[in-house]
Amino acid sequence: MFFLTTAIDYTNGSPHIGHAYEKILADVITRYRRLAGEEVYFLTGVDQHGQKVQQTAEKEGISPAQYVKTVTARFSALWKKIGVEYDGWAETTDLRHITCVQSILSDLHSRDQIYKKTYRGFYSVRQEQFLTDRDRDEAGNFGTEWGEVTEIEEENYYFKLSDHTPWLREFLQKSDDTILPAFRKSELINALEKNLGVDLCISRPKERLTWGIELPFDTDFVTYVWFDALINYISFVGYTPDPTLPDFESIWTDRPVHIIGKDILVPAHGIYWFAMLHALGFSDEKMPQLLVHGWWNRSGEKMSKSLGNIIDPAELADTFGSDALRYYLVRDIHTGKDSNFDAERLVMLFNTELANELGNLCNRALNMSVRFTEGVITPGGLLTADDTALQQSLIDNTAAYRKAMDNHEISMGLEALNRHVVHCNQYAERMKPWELNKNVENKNRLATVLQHLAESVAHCAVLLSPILPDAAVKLAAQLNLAKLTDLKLDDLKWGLIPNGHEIEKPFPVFPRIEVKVAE
RNA sequence: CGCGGGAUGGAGAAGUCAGGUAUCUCGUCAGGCUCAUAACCUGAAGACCGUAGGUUCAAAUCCUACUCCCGCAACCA
Repeated sequence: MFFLTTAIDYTNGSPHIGHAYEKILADVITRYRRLAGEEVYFLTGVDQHGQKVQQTAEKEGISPAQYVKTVTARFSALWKKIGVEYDGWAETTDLRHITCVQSILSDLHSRDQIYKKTYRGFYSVRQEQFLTDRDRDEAGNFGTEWGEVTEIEEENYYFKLSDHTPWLREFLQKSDDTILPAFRKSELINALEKNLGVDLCISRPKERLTWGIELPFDTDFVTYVWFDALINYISFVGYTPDPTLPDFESIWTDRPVHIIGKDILVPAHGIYWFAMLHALGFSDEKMPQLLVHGWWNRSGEKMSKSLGNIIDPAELADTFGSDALRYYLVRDIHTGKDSNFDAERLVMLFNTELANELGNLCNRALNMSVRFTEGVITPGGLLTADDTALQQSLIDNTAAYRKAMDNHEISMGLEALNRHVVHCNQYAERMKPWELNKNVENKNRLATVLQHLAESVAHCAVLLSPILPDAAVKLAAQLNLAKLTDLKLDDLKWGLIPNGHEIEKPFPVFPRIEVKVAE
């Protein structure tokens, strides 16, 4: 089983383009692996607990539960709108999750992996948080934004992270495929070196935070962030067995892939989560791989609420369509790196690669078949060098596509697909089927050329299906081959269209976007 | 000496780990085609690959130094 997860989104605001990117990436990878014949389980969801949610809910005068429900609905509505289809949905207020978290906490507590300790530090009453040296200004004082700052003592529970960091360091150093892309690994190892002897605070006293999961062994505390959110990756696939959840052993068969943003690699996933799994007894062979993606920036700057340059993905989907948005978000970024969000490029890429190249290829090819051969596809006569070159291009580019997609490099997979489309357009230009049609003697040759184009469209529809499933269905419908979308990658051999098959009159699958981009 | 990422034709990127004629998309210019979504195809101009050194027969790629940009508190993928 290929088990894929995303980070769970914090329900303290509306979804933005980064949330959408991560989920689309996961959705595309899920669909691709299924196309490759693998069994896949895709889990995503929302992180609903914590101080920020509690504060925002109070500000709005509603209960945290009510607030979280509203925000969660916005997320799930967006996933529906942009075609993100998951098998499991994680909400951290779910009773099944709470049960699992508490059972893990009890277990670790009973094995002395969790202990109580007094912490002394500077506390901001206004912000309701402890301050660190990082919060000091240049003069070494805490600024007025913190309000009254007092030094207080507080008891809390700690996880013995330090028991596991030596193992983790060794594990990461010898593993080349745990952190993807590889260039993120050094950052993680550096951070680890600095934290070798440090343990992790995992609780908050209830006077400060009530919106969380109660510690089973001390009801004056709730658990804070890590032992809540991260555990979703196992709680929602039945780590604590539950009839309404999948069987854990059949989901977590080897190494799952967690798709996360670069901000939560260090320390959350790269250190805490691995250490937690190790404490729970997961072997090296069962440790997750982290696929770390970059950011969508705005003119080279980070997108943030404070800069006011947030982009609403739902709005984009309404304006340009879900296809254009999905295509752009996996096409114009290299997995792991940052990219600049640019609505003009979104329109440009849709119009050139989908409308002009692939869409138009489909349209011109099928239209000629309808007009010149009554829509009937037949292999025609002997193959020429041009025909075999086209078939070879399909083989080569399908291989390149698979290689790129296996490495989660969606943009390069699409490049390979486009290379074949361009090859087909060049082929059409050289073969000139519209000329061949002028003389009946060329009937066989004409049939061969049109068959090569139609066959190519069929292959392209399948290859495109992980990225744009709806469009793939439309392409298959035009070919009058609905079962095309049930094929697996290994079925992609020359001859998908049976001899004598009749196709439909085409219509543009990707109508050009003529919207003027505001700004 | 904090950590990491980046600097490649007008714009955006790939290529850098495993050195060997500089790649792709958009844009610009000139031509062609007419089956097609004013789509498609061909050709051209345009980059001494951030700077300065070094290694090498050969450097965007390896080494050294430097300059500039972006992240690393919060919102947050």
